[in-house]
Amino acid sequence: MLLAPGSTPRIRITRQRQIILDELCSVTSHPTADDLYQMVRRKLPRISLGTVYRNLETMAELGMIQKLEVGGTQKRFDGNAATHYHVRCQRCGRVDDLDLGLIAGVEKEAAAKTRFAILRHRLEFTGLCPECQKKL
Amino acid sequence: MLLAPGSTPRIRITRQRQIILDELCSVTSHPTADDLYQMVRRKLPRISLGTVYRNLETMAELGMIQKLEVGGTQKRFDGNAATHYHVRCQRCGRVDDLDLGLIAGVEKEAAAKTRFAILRHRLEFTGLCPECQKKL
DNA sequence: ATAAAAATAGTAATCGTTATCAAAAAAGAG
DNA sequence: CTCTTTTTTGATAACGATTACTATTTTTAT
Repeated sequence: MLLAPGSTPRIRITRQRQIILDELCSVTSHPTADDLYQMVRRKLPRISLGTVYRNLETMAELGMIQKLEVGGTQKRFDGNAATHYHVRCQRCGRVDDLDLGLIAGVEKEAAAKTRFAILRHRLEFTGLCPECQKKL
Repeated sequence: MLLAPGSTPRIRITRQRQIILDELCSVTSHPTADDLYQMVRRKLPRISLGTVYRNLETMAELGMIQKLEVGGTQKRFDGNAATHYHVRCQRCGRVDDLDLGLIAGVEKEAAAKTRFAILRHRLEFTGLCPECQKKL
């Protein structure tokens, strides 16, 4: 069967895709692609790093997961697709969720100050995690 | 004269450093290191990209400028060292300042919800700039 | 079963940034 | 001013994270 031109390709639930998602959702940390690669390899030793990247990208586009662009060199992934805020340790890079309600009305407020069409917002705190506080 | 051990090396105001800073401050956009390199090259054609990176890093550490870790692949720099918020166009990557007062008390609120020591926060909006709105 | 579509593993390429290092420039001491 | 020390530079190599490529395999639909 030929796909109608312009139609979105059907997404398949492959073993690799499922396990990547399971591993990501099993954890409240915010693993990097490489972290996930290490986790998934325990169950699928032959998986390639490229497959992990590719699937994380795909699932983020579909809104199943979130790709976080928090500070630092590596991107992180979050199995919780709902908007929420994060704290990042500036020393070790650890990223935790922050149980803070979304700030009401900020997007409206921002929209009033600019000609941009506001789509979403992100609030990120930087600090020192308990462990790194001790070490200093 | 020998420098006392552990003392901070004295920073020199070189021609390259001055021009990089001037160029950055002459602009309200938030240029990447490469943008700055192109700008500075018009005045100092023999400067190297490494020098631009090195000096931006140094000046950011000294708090003279800000290194922004907004979304996207490249870091951006801001001649305005004071904390303020940004909007980023998700289509073209343009980053504008947002004339929005700092949200009072969020850091205190965040500190109450976590064991992290909060040092600072960052609020970033994502949207479509006027130009990209037209194009879609 | 067969054919079409999508995904995979493995690898190469790319991109932004950092590191290295010999040479040049700047500052202080005499 | 001259000598010495320190810092910075330009040039280039190295690096780490991510993306692209491709032949093969897997999945799905017919």
